[in-house]
Amino acid sequence: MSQSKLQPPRGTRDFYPDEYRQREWLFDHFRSVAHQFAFEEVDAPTVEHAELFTRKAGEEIVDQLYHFELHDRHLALRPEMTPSIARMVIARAGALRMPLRWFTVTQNWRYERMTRGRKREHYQWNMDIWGEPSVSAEAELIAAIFALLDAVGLERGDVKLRINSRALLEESLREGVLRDRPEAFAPLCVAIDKLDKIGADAVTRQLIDTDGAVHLDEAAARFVVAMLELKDLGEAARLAPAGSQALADLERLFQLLDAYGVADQVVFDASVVRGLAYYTGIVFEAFDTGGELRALCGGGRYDQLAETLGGKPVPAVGFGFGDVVIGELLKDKKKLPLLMRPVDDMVFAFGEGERPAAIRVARRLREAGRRVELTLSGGKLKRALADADRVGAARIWLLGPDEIERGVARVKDLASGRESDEKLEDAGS
RNA sequence: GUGGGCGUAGCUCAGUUGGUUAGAGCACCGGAUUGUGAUUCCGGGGGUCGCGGGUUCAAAUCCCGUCGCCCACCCCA
Repeated sequence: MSQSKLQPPRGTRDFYPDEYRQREWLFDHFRSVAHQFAFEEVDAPTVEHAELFTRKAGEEIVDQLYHFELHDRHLALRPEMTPSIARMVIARAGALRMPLRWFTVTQNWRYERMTRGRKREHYQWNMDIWGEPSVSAEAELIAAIFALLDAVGLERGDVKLRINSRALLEESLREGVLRDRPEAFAPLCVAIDKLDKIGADAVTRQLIDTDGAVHLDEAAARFVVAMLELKDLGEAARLAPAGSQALADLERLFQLLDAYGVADQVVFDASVVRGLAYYTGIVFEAFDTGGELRALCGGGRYDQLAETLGGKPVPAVGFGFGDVVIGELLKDKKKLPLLMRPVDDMVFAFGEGERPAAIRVARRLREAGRRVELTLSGGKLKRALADADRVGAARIWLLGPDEIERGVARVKDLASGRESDEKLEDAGS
């Protein structure tokens, strides 16, 4: 028992310095890309009213929710960021200038069974655009995803993004089964989401099943499954209803992505529907081309979420991008850097008599913006040099009785090995 | 949840049909003459062999249980 308490709970992670630096390296790229696209960072509480998540999501996600009752409040750790963002947007909808470009880098929680790339506690980069109905928003977000993949050093072709439109499917069914029962669309998406797992025949049977929530007739079910197997926008165009807005949106999106220079890395894939209930339009997921891992990120348009949560309707698009799967992919591709503790200057006093002078040198250097390690007790010069070498410091400042007497420090440039005397009061200038 | 594999030093692992004080590499610490980095050489510390029970004269090794990790499936996104 005491043994197990030394380990973090299942599915959570400790971040030792090496791993923490890698995490921050990734987060820096998240933030830097978001800033390139002129997005603003926001945050919200880690703990929310459980109701914020249970309302829309249904029972499975309730089971995955870290939740608890405290003083008659039912609270939950956020499993994803979108509901919190929606809450913030709704609360100030009248005062916000649309379209909003917001991003977050947050810790999220889901009590799920663990597999490679899936943990119970993970970090997620989220980018959302609120108040923009056109697919120019989707294009901008997808471009940001590729900008991130480039920034972390992945090659073109390492990752493919698959795009579909829930609206396209919905339109095609509007004149049929969905005319009388529009509520059947959500369970229909849930059923077809399983295509990869259980195959086309099994999905068809589920769609026909008269005890199920969908129960299409056989012709309609075959039509749906046929649509899912389309891998080509041209074929989809032939099956879509005349004058389809969803098809026009998809075509426009691919045009825009071409202008962003990422057209070769995106494909239309009618089987992508995403699991979350609130998506209404374009949906997309990025995968490693090798097919080894789970989705790197996913997102889509959720124009009705604000309304569902009790606000005025605001169109919105967003994606979530987790830290775990990209971490696995970077590891596989050997692109995860091994980062050193950052030190610019080391300051070494030979004896305690020189310490006050060493402290003053360190102060001056720190005030000049340099990252300075001051050796804390005597120690050996050899060890200080080895440490300075290991962390890649540029210089080491040596202060002994002789130097103090002359009012200088012996400064060694660690790359060249050259040494010179610097006046103590010139340190940092 | 089901099935399989694996838990030995900080890390990666070896350890014979059960047999004396459980090993290697890397890492860490010290030394190779006073205050100079790498390599090399020499030396050193560090292990309740995941945990608990059982079999046995004797268990890292065999058996049972348990916890943890990995893989596959199931489930889910």
